[in-house]
Amino acid sequence: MEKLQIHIVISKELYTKNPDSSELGRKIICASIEMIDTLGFEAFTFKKLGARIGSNESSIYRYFDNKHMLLVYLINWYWSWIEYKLVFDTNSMQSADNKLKAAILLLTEKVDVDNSFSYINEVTLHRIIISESSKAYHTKAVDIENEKGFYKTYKRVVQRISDIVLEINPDFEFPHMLISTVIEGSHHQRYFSEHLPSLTDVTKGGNNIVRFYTDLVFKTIKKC
Amino acid sequence: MEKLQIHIVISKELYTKNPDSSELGRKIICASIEMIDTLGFEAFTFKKLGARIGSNESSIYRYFDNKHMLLVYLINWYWSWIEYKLVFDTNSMQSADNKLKAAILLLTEKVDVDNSFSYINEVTLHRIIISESSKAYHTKAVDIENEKGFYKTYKRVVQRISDIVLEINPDFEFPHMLISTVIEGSHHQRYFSEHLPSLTDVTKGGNNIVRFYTDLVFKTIKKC
DNA sequence: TACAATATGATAGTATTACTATTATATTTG
DNA sequence: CAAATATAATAGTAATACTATCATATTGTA
Repeated sequence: MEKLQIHIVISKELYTKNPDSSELGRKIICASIEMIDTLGFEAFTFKKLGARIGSNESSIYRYFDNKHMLLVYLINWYWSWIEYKLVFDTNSMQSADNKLKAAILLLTEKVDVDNSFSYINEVTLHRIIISESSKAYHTKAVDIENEKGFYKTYKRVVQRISDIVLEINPDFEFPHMLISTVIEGSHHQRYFSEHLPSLTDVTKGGNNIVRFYTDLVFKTIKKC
Repeated sequence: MEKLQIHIVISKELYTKNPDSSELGRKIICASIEMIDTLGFEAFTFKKLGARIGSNESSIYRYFDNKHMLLVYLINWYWSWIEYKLVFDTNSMQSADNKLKAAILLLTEKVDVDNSFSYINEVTLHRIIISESSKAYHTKAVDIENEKGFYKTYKRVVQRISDIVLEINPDFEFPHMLISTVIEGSHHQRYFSEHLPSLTDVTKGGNNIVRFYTDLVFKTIKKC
């Protein structure tokens, strides 16, 4: 039986030429994920990427204006993918409590299975999100880029889960703050658990991250 | 009456030549804070800094190997300053609850008074911490740098406040995760409130950040 | 005061980055 | 098969992130 193939569509503002539309474009995405993960975003360049995929630097510039745009593209792909999984996972659920639990699990758990969305390695991409994604919005151009819709998939995921929080407690004042705290927080905790363990309370596997944030969220939104 | 002057001492691993030991060094620190704030860390260079303070690029390299080291220095100065304020503020307090409240306030409030520690503008430095500090540890060299003590003042502050949490509830499993979540979270929320407001729940002034995290912490550590 | 040590400044030079522009050569499509 | 489009190759520019050298101040000490 053929595997169900879902296709994640990225909006046009986020690329110069759609990388999903050609062999070269897909190679750019696939190899850039590998390279940003191993080299780090600062040391990653289009020249090195070109050399790696046996292509020319100038050809890559036809897909993305610069490596920042490529990172923004990857981040949007990631959040679109999370949004898809969120809707899929919570679709059939009745209770808002269960929906929120599933959402927190999705946000905070380690991605360790590559679902093989064709050419994108989600495990590696998740590591990039953890280590590099804050660099995408910690830039002087953030306001202009926000207007252009560079962060909209992230914002959409936060909105969806905030709505679930309000289903549980309509009086809770800070649903967006809570959810963005969980997202950024869990990324930091995963990074710290590998590199700065004294900023966390890790046991092997780091699975207490899910438990910590689940507990924190439900205690925080509970009416007292 | 003369104002009490406290001097923040930064350990030797964090500079090549101590910027606090000369006029030029102090100008480097003072002007770099201004420039990183206005230009952003990426566009900030030693050449521009030299031009600004009427000094030569090569002279600045005698104090710091590169701009990354300068950023690490500023971050350590900030956390040493916070540690000093933390100890000072909570010293006379009896109840652990009050100590924790004071600590959360210190971590999450907006710095809006420049206490004029000589040549360092703490208001501007706080903005840099919010916008740029995660770039200091999101680097491929993080493990080596951690061994060299580049992040120790940050870790020390987290440790101190975690200890207060454990005073209140000795059974709480995740004090370090909780405190580092509050620190990173409040920085993100302040940044989002200015640039990506739909990720927060801001009212004017953004003072609900303090209230949100205070509430979150006390609810999370409470025994149920 | 003189001399030495140290700090700073000026200049030059290198490899790399982050592009832009142009032209040639494939490949696809009508 | 011609036309359109995509990719490759090459060259070039300005800026970055340094390193090295040498000259000139400034300061500290015998």
